[in-house]
Amino acid sequence: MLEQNTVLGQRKAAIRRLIENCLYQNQREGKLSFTEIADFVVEQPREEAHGDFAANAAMVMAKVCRRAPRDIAALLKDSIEKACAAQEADTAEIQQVEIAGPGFLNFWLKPGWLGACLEEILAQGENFGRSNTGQGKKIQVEFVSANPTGELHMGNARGAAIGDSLANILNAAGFQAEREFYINDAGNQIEKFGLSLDALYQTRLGHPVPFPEDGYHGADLPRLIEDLVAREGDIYLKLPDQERRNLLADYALSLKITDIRNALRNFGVEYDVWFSERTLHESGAVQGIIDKLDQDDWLLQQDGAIWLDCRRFGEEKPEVLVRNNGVPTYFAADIAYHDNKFRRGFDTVIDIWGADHHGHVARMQGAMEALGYDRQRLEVILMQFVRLYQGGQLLKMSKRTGQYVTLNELVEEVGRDAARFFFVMRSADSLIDFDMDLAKKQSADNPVYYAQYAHARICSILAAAPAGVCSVAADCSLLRQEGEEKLIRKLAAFPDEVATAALSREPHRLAMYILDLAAQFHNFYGQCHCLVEDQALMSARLHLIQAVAGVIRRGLAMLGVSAPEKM
RNA sequence: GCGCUCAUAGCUCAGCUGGAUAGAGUGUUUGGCUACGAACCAAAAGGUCGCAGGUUCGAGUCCUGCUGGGCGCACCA
Repeated sequence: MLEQNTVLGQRKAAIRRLIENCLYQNQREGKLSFTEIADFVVEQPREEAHGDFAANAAMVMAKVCRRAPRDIAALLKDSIEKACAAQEADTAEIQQVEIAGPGFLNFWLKPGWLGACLEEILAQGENFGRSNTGQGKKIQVEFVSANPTGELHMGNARGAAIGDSLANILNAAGFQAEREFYINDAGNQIEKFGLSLDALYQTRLGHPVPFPEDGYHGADLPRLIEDLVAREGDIYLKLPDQERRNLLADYALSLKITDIRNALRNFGVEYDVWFSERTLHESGAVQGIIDKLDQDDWLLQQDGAIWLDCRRFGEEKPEVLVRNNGVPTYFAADIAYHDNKFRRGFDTVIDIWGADHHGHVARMQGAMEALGYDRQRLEVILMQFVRLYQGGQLLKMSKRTGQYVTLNELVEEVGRDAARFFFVMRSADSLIDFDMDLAKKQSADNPVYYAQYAHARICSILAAAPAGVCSVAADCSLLRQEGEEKLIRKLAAFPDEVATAALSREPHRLAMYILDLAAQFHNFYGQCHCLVEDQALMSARLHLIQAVAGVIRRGLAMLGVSAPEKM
């Protein structure tokens, strides 16, 4: 990845330019021979003994130049030192260069550069953490999109935490991200839903009807019917069966969608768009997509059904788009839906799906290719399952059996902050075992409190500080203790961490970063006292911790987690 | 059977897309509140990165095979 336009990124970029110039110069002087500079990395080494920044340029150039890495490093070191002595561009902050290990170039910057970083950070204020990495590209994140026939469960909670945080992170990194919920309000499921409701309705009114075999057993449906009967009695009984089912389904759907919206809102998630599958059928978009695919000769007729020939984009077998009864499949609607997304101008579309849908990924991307889109523009984040345990026993999670822990229960039992952090701190591809009893007992151990505690601690120090100290600029170059420098380094990495999390679509990186920063702060707290006699030093330290608090607060906010001033 | 995915400390997990001596939390052991919040800090101990090959200056990370867990392979969504 190339350097971002950030506090650290600018410094890395300067070192990169310097190295590139030195490479070319050696080429001109005939000391090195290459046609192209290989892609090398400028990074902050893990070990501080390896300097402030390190570059592997000599190693990656070894092959191209047909020279030993350390020979190249020696040439580069020499050129860099000459450039520094001549005060050429990009050398202003460089103090020293060393060759280390297999051929790393380790750079030490002049003392005080970290203070300068902190001053830049403070100057950026609330904007620190943001970057232009995304260059304003439009990205859509579609997540949860649970069937509106049931309640939201733990898997949905995980998707919500990841999707919402990802959208926040993308926005902070300079993308224009939109959140979308796809409402599956059409098709087979809804038919069954109507049948289930109708059975409950008629039975409640004294006309026992057997409950459909694969109907919905959600505990909330009888209550919903009870409300309807209490309000409107038996007026729907007289209607034709199909019409009554549709009415009951529509009635229940609108209530359930409201419930879902409220549950997600309660979890800190607000969508930009709620997109109805039904509109795709009613507008003719589904038929339109089938016609287009037919025109471009992607379709097959067999057994009275219409198939998409997925073999042409590398899949094993064709897939049905229109059943032999004339009803389009979910796949057909989904193709039309994604076509619609791209028509709305998104550069990239990210879907967050459960791991059970992985077989659908390549087909869907292939279908986009068939429509003439670059398949890379559809990205799918596959989330592994949340397995539900109770007292050490695995529970079977299913909407149909009605046995699950709902999102609302989760928020109620462990709290929104703990719940969101619990999900967003793990990478999407780890399988999670969740035990509600354990979660309740252990919610106080949730790492989120570690970060929140650091924030609250800072707030109380700032509250105890003499008035006005933070409103005048401080001399941050006074911060030269180990704990202070480490803290500034960590702080400075924030925008790059956000950018990396955005580009890799991995919000858990940000959670890890915040915990690291909090740890670094707690360590600093043990080493350095803020409210000291020396006014200049006190001011510098207060500015430092103020910046830390800001980063923790904004970082947590991206994860949908609050940063209380007291706990 | 075919495919996707995961395997890292006793347990739960990171590991910056191939870099230098693999890191946190938790648990165990030990030390630290008469200074800004002990929901904290410091230290010790804990590893054949599932196994076997391969690619190269260099592999937890990439490729192949194997073992084991999860999930798919519908005219369901």
